[in-house]
Amino acid sequence: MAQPDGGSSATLILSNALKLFADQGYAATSIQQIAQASGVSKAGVFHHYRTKRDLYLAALDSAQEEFAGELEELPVAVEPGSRLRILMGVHLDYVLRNPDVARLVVRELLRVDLGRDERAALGQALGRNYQRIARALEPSGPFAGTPVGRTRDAALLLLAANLVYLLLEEFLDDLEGSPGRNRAEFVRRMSRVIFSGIDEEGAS
Amino acid sequence: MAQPDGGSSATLILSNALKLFADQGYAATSIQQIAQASGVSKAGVFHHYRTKRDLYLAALDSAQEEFAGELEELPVAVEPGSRLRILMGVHLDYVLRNPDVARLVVRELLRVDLGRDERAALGQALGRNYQRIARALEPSGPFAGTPVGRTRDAALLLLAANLVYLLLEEFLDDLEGSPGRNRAEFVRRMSRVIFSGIDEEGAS
DNA sequence: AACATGACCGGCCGTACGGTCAGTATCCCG
DNA sequence: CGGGATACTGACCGTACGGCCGGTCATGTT
Repeated sequence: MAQPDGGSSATLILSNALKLFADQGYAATSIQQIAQASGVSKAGVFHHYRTKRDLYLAALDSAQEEFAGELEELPVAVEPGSRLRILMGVHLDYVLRNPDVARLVVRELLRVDLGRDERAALGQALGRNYQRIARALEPSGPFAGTPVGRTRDAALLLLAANLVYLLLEEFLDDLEGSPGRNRAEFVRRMSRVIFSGIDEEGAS
Repeated sequence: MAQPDGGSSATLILSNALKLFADQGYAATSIQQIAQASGVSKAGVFHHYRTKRDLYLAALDSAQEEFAGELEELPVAVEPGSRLRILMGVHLDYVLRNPDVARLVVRELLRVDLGRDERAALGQALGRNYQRIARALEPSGPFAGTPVGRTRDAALLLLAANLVYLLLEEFLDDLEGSPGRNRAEFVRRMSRVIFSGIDEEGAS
């Protein structure tokens, strides 16, 4: 039952499916590919997952679970500007460490034929993440002077910026005047604008 | 040669292909569907476009051309904060008026098997749009006090926020504390944060 | 009238897909 | 040492796909 490489066949298949679905999309990914990547036959995949759709949904589930962890150890309260920057950096690192998950979610968001249930599940997963970030940003101290809505907006912008980084990573260096694909620099500049805006002459 | 509905068969096929590719992705869209939507037979589609890939590339081309227009009539110089807001609103309206185009671009960004040429073309198209917005935001007057890099960052955030709106539109109302899917409200709140940041107690 | 061209169709082909099934090897529990 | 469950395979099936081909019809030219 135990594989030499990471986990049982079932979980191996699941993680390979996740990656392939994220890279190529549902329709473009064949069971054959998943089987081959996992070192089993096509029928072997169907032994663990009844249909392709089942496998996809399982991969989606595992992705959403994975989206949870590790944001919990928040940066302890520091100077508010740094706090935003650190949080943004932590989130971006997480996203880039699990790019498959994020890309699969984006693929789901692009779909136009979502069923009621799928849509609801997706909405909840999104909500959880958004709330997690928003709360981590909230005036548990520092931002006390700021209305709550404003920090929610900042959370949305944080997510948006990091999503753009994920999507545009390989193009950022070619965008004239952009922060480039240096992660720290990107986070530094974006978080600074979100925190301070652009309407002021600030020191470097 | 002239169809009753918009344009020749070829352009009809092209626009239907664009929509279907954007909605379902390349692999999930069949020539059959495109043909049916366009009121011709499958062979008719192949008469105008040699292969499915050709049709796809043609659709992509037309999309990128379409991404150009209309941002040209910029809002004339007004109070800087409003300028950012207006520009953001114009851009969001444009994106939502041509959602297929934007979604196709996102789909391209998700692809992992881009060829050199395709990648270069995509990068250029992205660059053009980014520069267009960045320049529209630039200190042709109002933002004179702000370093150029900062306005570029603002342009990136503007794009990011609008992209998120496109992707999350139907979920925004369920995100507690978010601006919701009211477009004007979304633009108002996001542009305010980009312009002023969150680190200050502002009036409503 | 003769001909050429381009738009378009029905029907066909080979392939690759999702999924099934009967069978085999391996292991665990009595 | 059985015997049932589980993990898996190779061969197979029906279907839908991209693409091709021969032909038809309308139009324009000489």
